[in-house]
Amino acid sequence: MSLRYALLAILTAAPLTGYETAKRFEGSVGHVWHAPDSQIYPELRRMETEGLVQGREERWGPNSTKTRYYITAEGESAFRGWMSEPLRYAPWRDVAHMQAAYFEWTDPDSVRMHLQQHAQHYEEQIAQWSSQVQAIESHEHPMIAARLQRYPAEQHARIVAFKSFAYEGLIRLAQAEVDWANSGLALLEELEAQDAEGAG
Amino acid sequence: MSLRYALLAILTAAPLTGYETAKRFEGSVGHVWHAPDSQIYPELRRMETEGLVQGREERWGPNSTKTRYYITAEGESAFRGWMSEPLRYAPWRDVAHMQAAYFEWTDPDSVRMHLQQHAQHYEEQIAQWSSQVQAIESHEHPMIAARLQRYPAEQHARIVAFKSFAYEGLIRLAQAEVDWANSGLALLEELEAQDAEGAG
DNA sequence: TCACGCATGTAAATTGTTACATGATTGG
DNA sequence: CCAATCATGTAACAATTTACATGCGTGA
Repeated sequence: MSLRYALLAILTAAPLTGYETAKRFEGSVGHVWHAPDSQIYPELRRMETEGLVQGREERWGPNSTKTRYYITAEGESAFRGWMSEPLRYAPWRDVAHMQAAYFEWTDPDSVRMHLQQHAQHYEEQIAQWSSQVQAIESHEHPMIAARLQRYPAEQHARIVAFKSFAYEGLIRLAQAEVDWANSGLALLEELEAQDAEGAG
Repeated sequence: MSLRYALLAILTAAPLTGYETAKRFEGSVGHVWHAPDSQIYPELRRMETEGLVQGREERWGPNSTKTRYYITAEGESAFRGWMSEPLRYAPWRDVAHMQAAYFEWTDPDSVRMHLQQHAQHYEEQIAQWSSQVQAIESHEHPMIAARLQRYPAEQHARIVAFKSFAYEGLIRLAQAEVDWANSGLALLEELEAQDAEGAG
């Protein structure tokens, strides 16, 4: 169900074709929510039958058309409704931490590899999200630029502030993951030192 | 696929019936991984047909039996194989942060409510996970007690260390969520102060 | 004309959620 | 004997992933 609201969210900034939408889900919005095109096209059509968006045919070259989807008043109100409702927190599901709980089942080198990979993965995320924050705050971000054009100037500050805030939260999480992985590497060394002591 | 490895993981500590397994997924393991019984019973049977576990009928009262599942050598080796392989990191999907990015679509009171709820939710998680860490380190945790009995004393330190470590990672994440929510409440006050200034 | 990007899907499989359904055992 | 817990499922639906499939447009 959240895919639907993710779609409504980006369509509040600008009307998009299915293809453009899918691209957004690889790039900017894709940092917060991911969906493959095979899920996006049918969902947009379903949303059209429910009146949340309206698709308008556009010429594309001499022999083709493409469909651009516009959010409707009904769609905006559905989005607003979702925004004001409390979230239901889904039960936790975290493979990396589950796996870490059973690290005694693999050798120290493999544990090290896992933890290094974990740190690296989240460092990359931090880099990506940080560059998003920069692009948002400088208004260079294409979706932000499109959005600011659509909404009155007195709202610009909050629009930018909330988007930055969302990404900063993700950065905090990723940093916690990196710190955790590093503390795990330290723990590993400690355990190996103890083993050496016990053996020697 | 991870459900399967979660099941193998807890069966390395002790053989369990489907019911007991489901209970573990509500309680201790459920803090790291969740699954409803309707998913667990069929999965255990599927795993049996694949030779990863073996179900043995046990008397239960005068007229009934129950099935207790034992991990097989094949199951252990499958688990070990999974443990040594690098993780595939799933694309990010985070409703709370996605919603936060669009907070301008709802009123400040609703934003405050969301952020307070967020902080409260993760504070509860921290409390739960902290008590898990305590129970693990004191060996009072039933699964840990069962596990330590099954494995030689020289492994006890790492078994306990890794389980604590896993939970500590979750606590770090939850703390990052709480901090983020609180920084959001501060941001909200700032924005409201600015609005008041602009209006007055 | 050829490669790359734009555009739009279908199909199958897997995974997860929600609701319903049933009956035995055990302890008070 | 009654409630709580133990035990085991089915069915329907919803969401997601993966793989396959097709064809036009545009610029070099």
